[in-house]
Amino acid sequence: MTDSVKPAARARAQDKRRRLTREAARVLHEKGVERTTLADIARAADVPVGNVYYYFKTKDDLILAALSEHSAHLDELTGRLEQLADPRDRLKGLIEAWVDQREIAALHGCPTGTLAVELDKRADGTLDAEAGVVMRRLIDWAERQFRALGMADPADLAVSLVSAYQGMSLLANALRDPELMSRQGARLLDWLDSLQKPDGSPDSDGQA
Amino acid sequence: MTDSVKPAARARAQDKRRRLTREAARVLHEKGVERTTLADIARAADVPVGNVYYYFKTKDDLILAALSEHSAHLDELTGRLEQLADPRDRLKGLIEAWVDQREIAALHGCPTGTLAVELDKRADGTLDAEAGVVMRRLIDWAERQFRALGMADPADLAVSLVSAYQGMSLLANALRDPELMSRQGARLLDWLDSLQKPDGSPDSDGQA
Amino acid sequence: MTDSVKPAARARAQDKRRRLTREAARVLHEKGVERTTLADIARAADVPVGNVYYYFKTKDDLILAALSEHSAHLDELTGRLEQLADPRDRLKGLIEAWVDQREIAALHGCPTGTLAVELDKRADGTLDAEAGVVMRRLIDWAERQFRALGMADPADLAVSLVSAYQGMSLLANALRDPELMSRQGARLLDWLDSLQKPDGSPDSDGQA
Amino acid sequence: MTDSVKPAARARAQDKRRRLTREAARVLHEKGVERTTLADIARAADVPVGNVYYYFKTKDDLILAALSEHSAHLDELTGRLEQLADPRDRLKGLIEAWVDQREIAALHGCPTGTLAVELDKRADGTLDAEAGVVMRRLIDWAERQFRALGMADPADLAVSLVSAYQGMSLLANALRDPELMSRQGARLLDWLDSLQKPDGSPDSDGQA
DNA sequence: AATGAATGAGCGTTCATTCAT
DNA sequence: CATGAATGAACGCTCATTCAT
Repeated sequence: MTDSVKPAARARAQDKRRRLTREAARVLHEKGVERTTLADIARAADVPVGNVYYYFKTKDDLILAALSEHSAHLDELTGRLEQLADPRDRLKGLIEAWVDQREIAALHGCPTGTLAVELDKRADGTLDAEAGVVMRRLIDWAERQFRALGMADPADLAVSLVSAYQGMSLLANALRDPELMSRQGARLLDWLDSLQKPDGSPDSDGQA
Repeated sequence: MTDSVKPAARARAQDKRRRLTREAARVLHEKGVERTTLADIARAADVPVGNVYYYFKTKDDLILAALSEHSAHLDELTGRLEQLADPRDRLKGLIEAWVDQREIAALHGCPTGTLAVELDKRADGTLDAEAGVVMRRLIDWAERQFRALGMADPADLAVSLVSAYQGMSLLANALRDPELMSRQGARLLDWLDSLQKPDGSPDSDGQA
Repeated sequence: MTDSVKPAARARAQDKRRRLTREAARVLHEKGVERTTLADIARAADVPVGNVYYYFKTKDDLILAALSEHSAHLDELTGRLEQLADPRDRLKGLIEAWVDQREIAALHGCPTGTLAVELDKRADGTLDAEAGVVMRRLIDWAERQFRALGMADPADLAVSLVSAYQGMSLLANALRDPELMSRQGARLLDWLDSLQKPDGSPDSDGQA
Repeated sequence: MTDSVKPAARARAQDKRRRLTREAARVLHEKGVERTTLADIARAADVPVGNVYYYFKTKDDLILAALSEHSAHLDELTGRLEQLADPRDRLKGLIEAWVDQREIAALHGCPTGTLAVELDKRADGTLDAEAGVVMRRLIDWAERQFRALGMADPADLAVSLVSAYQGMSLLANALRDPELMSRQGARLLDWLDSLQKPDGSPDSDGQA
């Protein structure tokens, strides 16, 4: 009786919150921020509309939750890639992960990228820049890999890489062509292989 | 009574249509498709709301008009670039034009690219793919330049180029950093210069 | 064709606006601000809900319109009373007008007074003090009459008079007893008669 | 097992009920009936929302509790005043108590008066007249004092007095001017002093 | 007795589109 | 051709109340 909150109820609640977050991420990606209604998300998560507000005070809160869901996916991916010793292999693994998602990308674009586009159209200063934060984290991770490889201008290289990803996702989506990502992914891998350190010193992993 | 429409009235009507198209292109770019109301466009064009429907039957028609406005801008640009003899110079001119637009891009992204993202989120098969058509035309133009240069895989090169543009526009927008476009533009120019024909035969302009 | 706006349409529109204002004043008085829905007012005015917003941008705008309706009624009353030569007669006329409204007052209280009570409960600084403005105008009018009568402390006397009215309206309403107003009104008339100028000089109308 | 309820639990329960009643009275006075949510009261009383329903079956029950809280305050005040020998002093004490509350009155009006206004707006026959009952009791008490003073029309005098209080509270609130109550309170005291018994017989306290 | 969670009806507001003139 | 006015479906959000434990 030390804990007055019933564990079962709490577990159920956490489950609902999880479901809402996950479905929000999915539906917002598919239908976009503006065309997704709270009822859409509630239905997808099998939660009554009125109850959504117990977990998320506003629609914006749900959007933020969806964004952090994507952010968490990214963390998981980079975390897995860091098990690879060679930073170049990590970057290649990143590109391969992108290409693996080509069907989804052709259907709905990059979740974070399209979210960024939609949120930026808001005149109010609410979530305008939130998606940018997630993108920044990916760029920073890539920069650390390029730096570990001893490349010149690692920051610009990182931007080039992520920029290429956003561009090819957008085009694959606009042209409804998943294989566009396969072809561009292959070119990106070639590009990675072609990159040389400024001097001839051997690569070293700077703990990235 | 053969010609019941007075020329002056027709001229005025054409003027209104022009203004509506131009303002639709501008406002839709700035505020996005879903957050722009017909009243917004009507107000910007100084046309009474009720009157908009005389020129455009639906909001979608206005979106199409905005899209063709962007398409026309693109035609104008490529037309001007084609006055240059060297296809490589044309492509460089394209990149420079992109970089020149960096402030706008950082504020609102690429007009066609962000439109493509928003329109794709529609489940109905109405305008989902329309923005892709405009993009396709740009890619095709670039492909003709690469082909004229005798490059291998001109189609993929063209996609790479446009993809790089869409990516850097999106990132400049998401990160609110116009100079990101300057830096990436410079890298693109270097990349263009580094491209070699497969053999040593001289460039030739394939009527682009 | 000089006037592109159809007069008939404008007349109809003005009519609707008038109806909405009048019904808003009535329904808000009867049901109170918080319990009155826009649908209530729309129904009373026989206007479709969606159309209300063509005339009033928010519910608060309708409340303001109702308030100015009450204010206009007050102006009309005081205007009529000013046709009387003796300021004391004017004040007596005011009291008689109050008593005449006793049935309404017993049912719903003073329109402005109850509005003031409800609006004050708002924490936001929107319409909190708007009803006070109308009340101030009545007090000021009464003060001018007392001053014209050469009374000492005309400002306090005016507050006493209006205060008595608000108090008896509230009690008649709370106790559901219209005759309470008759009895208190009679006492107020006696009180008016008992008031003496500080000196013995004759009354003079200072154009109130 | 005759007494299954532990005394400690009962004490705790009574405490919660007390806190809920007190906070209901306070918050309802400040924010009004319609703008106060159960969650507001629960939070103020530091009681979980769900638990409120154990003590009060409905929101209306809480409103009734708040009303009886105000009624109890009134009893306490009149009880204290009855320790004074002279009924006129008791009435003067009442007025002074009102003036002492001028800051609160200017902020939120008279608790019972504003409650009466709000409850009357209800069309359903639930609590419409409940606040009137509390007011009636105050009027009756005042009437007993006037009668004890041997005044003519003690009932009307009592209504006049309470009416003056309600009126000045409402005006002080609407005009956000606490000092209005000081000035009107002084006038009320003068008025009380000016009142004469119909004949010259001495005052007598009729057990009030 | 206690409480976090659930529920659904209802509200103010927006907006693309249509209509009457 | 032009336009003020009309319309209604839908959305985000609130809240008193109930429920399961």
